[in-house]
Amino acid sequence: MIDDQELAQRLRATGLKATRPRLLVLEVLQETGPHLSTDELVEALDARGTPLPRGSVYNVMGALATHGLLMVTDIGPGRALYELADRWHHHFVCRACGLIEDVECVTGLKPCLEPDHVNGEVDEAQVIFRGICTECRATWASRKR
Amino acid sequence: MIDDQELAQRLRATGLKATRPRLLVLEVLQETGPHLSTDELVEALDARGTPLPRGSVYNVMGALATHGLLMVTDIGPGRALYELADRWHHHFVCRACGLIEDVECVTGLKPCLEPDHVNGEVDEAQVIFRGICTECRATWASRKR
DNA sequence: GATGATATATTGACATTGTCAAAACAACAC
DNA sequence: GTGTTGTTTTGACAATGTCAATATATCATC
Repeated sequence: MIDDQELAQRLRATGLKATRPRLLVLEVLQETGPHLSTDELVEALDARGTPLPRGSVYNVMGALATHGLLMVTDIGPGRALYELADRWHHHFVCRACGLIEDVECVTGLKPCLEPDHVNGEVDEAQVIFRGICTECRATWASRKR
Repeated sequence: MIDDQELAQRLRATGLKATRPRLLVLEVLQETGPHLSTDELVEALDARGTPLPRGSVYNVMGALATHGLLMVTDIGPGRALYELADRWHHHFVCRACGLIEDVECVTGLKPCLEPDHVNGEVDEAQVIFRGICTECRATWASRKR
């Protein structure tokens, strides 16, 4: 758990001012865990007694993400999910229930994969593993009997 | 270019009825190319003289995607993009201009990658390569001089 | 070719998610 | 403290997607 002072320093290190809304968002992400949508974060802030307006949270998330403090959880189209950018990793998504699970990156480096021929310079390769989680598979199996 | 008869057969092969809206959507995807959003498809249908209501197109895209005739272009959060599910491949996305480029899959198989430990069964690994395309890099470079 | 069961399309209202401009405010350097 | 500048707030709005109820078309069967 990183304290506010440390969080503030990280913000300043990227050229961002250490404002109250930004610290609050970072705190909640630490407390609540990964893969939060912006509106889930708004609710978490409410429940916590430190509410912020929706627009501000969108604003903050955008700033933190473009400055590398947050990473966007790539799981396909739909709303954006965020998590603290601690270590580089990928995601497993269950097609049935939507479960999201972190998958360690073998190399831990960015980019961990290099494509053959691309019309540009790649700095990141994000992998989405899709399938059926163990729980859903069990449910399916029992249903078929 | 696949003709209607063949498209109709492909639809029936997956258990779907070969309806006019579905054939129209598949035709447009062939004519217009990959990575179309639902609303872009609606516009394309209008421009083509074969309009369909927006709701129907959402409906059709969903059905075609869940039955494997379309694949969703994974490029992160936001609106869903679709393309014909011909060959399995990945995508390169330019951070600056949003360009999307197909990247051939080395194996061509699903799944082409296997994660170490996952709480489920993986049937697909989709990779998103992010970076800066050659055009944007050139613009940047010239701007800095 | 007609008919009927069933899947599908259509319609319109609505929910969700994200964006933006302008005014109010707070962080930080001095 | 004070001022500059980046940031937050506010509220209106745009874009994208969903849903239930009704109308319609498809296709198997006769």
